[in-house]
Amino acid sequence: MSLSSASVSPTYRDPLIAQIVERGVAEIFPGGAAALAERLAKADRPLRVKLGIDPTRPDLHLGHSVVLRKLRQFQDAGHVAILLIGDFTALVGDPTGQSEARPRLTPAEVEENARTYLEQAGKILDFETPGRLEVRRNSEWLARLTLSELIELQAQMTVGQMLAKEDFAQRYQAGTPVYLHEFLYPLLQGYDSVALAADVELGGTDQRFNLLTGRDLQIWKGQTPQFCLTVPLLEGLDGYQKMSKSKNNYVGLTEDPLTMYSKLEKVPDHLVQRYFELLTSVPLSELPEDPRQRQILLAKTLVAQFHSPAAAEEAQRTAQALVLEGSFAETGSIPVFAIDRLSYPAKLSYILRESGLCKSAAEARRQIQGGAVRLDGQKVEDPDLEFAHASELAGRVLQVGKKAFRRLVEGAD
RNA sequence: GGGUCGAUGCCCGAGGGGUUAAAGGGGGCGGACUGUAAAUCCGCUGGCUUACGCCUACGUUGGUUCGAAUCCAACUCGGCCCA
Repeated sequence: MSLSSASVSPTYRDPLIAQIVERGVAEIFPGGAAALAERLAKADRPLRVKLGIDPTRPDLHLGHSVVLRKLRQFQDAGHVAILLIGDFTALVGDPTGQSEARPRLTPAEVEENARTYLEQAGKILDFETPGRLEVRRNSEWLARLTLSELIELQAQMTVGQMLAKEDFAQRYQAGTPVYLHEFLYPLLQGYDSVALAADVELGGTDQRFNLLTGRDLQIWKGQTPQFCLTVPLLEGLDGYQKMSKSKNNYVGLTEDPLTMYSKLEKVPDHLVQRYFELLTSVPLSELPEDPRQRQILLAKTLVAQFHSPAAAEEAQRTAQALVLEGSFAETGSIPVFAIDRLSYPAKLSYILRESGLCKSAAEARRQIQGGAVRLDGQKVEDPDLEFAHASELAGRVLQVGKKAFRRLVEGAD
C-alpha cells in the first residue's frame, strides 16, 4: 500500500485541503485526491462528513484514532463531522474481518459503549465549535424500516455484487460460513448515508465496499453520491497484524502515560514513520535519523497529544530510569496498587495476581520460577514467598519482566 | 429432504478406551543477547492465597464401562455432494 508523500505538496493551495486529501489517506473515490480537493475548494456550504462507529466494545485505541483525526481535519476546514453511532447495526455485526459470531449486545451495553466512545472521541474531535459536530444513531431510521422497504433495498444489489466483497469471497471460497444476514450490513450502512445525506464518508480500507454501497444507494434515491475516503488500517505493536484489542497489540486512548509511553517507544522500526504519518502532524522530513531517537520522539509526541507534554516528559524519565538504569529514583508515574485491601499473610503469587501484573496465581508462580519477578529490583527466587503485614510491602516496587511495574502503597485509592 | 465428512486447549492440528492437562506448530509470556528492537538460543504456556491435593477441559445431553477426548444414542452447528 503506498502512502501519500511525506510533505504537503504544492498542488493544493489550501494547506488544510492538502492535508485532508494527502496525509494518511489510502484511497479516495471517485477521482482520487484531486477530485475531492476540487470539491472541497468549491464547497459553498459545509460538507456533511460521515463516520460510522459500531459501539461493540468499550474502548478505542490508536487504530481508531487514525480515522478520527481525518474527521477532525474536515472539522478544522469548516465542515460538519457526523459521528454516526451504529447502535442498530451493532446488533447485526459487521462481518468485516472474519469475526463471525459476535456476542449479541444488549441495548444497555450498546448505550454504555456509545457513551465511552464519545468521551474518548472528544480527545480528538472538536466538540466545542458550534455546528461542527452532529452525533446521530442509526436506530433513528433503521429501526423503522418496514419489510417491504427492506426488500426494496435488497433488490438494489445482486449476490454476485455482494460476493465481490473480498471478505465474503474469501470466506465463501474457503468453505467457511457466510450468513445471509451479513449481506444486510453493507446495505444498512449505505442506507445510513442516504438518511444523513452525506457528502463524504470516511472509513478504514476494510470499509471500502460498504462506503461504495452508500454511493449506489444514494444514486438510487436521487442524491448526489458521497465521496469515499479510506484511511490505512494501522498495524499493531506486533508489527504486522491490524491493531485490535483482541490481538493485544494495541495502545488504548485512555491508557496512563507510562503504559502508553512504554508501548510506543518500542514500536517496530518499520512502522515508526507510519505511526508518525497517521497519528501525528509532525512533518515526516523532520524525523531524527537515529531509529532509537525516532521511537522516543514518537512515544513522547503521542503521550503529549493524549495527556500533556509534562506527562510525556515524566513518562520518559520514569521509563528511562526503570528500564535502562534499573534505578528506582523516578517512580512518579508507576501505577500504584493499594496493598491494604489484601488479606494477610499474603503470598507473593497472590499479590501479583491481585495487582494485575499476572493473570492468575498459577501464572505468577511460573513467572517467579522463570526469574521474571523483582521486588525493588531484587530478583525473587522463592515461589512461596509470603508477607505477614502490609507494612513489609509499603513503598516497594514490584515488577514482572522489564516493563510491568506496580508501586505498592498503603492507604491509597 | 437425502448422502457424506467434520466439531479438540488463544489459533491451527495430532490422538480412536487407562501411562492424556491431552503430541506438534503458531501465537503469547519470561530469560540471555540487543537499541527497551529485529534475528537467534533457552524456559514457561488450564484454574485454585495454603499445590506430590482438589477442580475444570476435547460441540451438547444421556448411555456403556472399574475407567471415555477416545465406544453407543439422540441432539445442535458447519462444509461438500445429490434432489
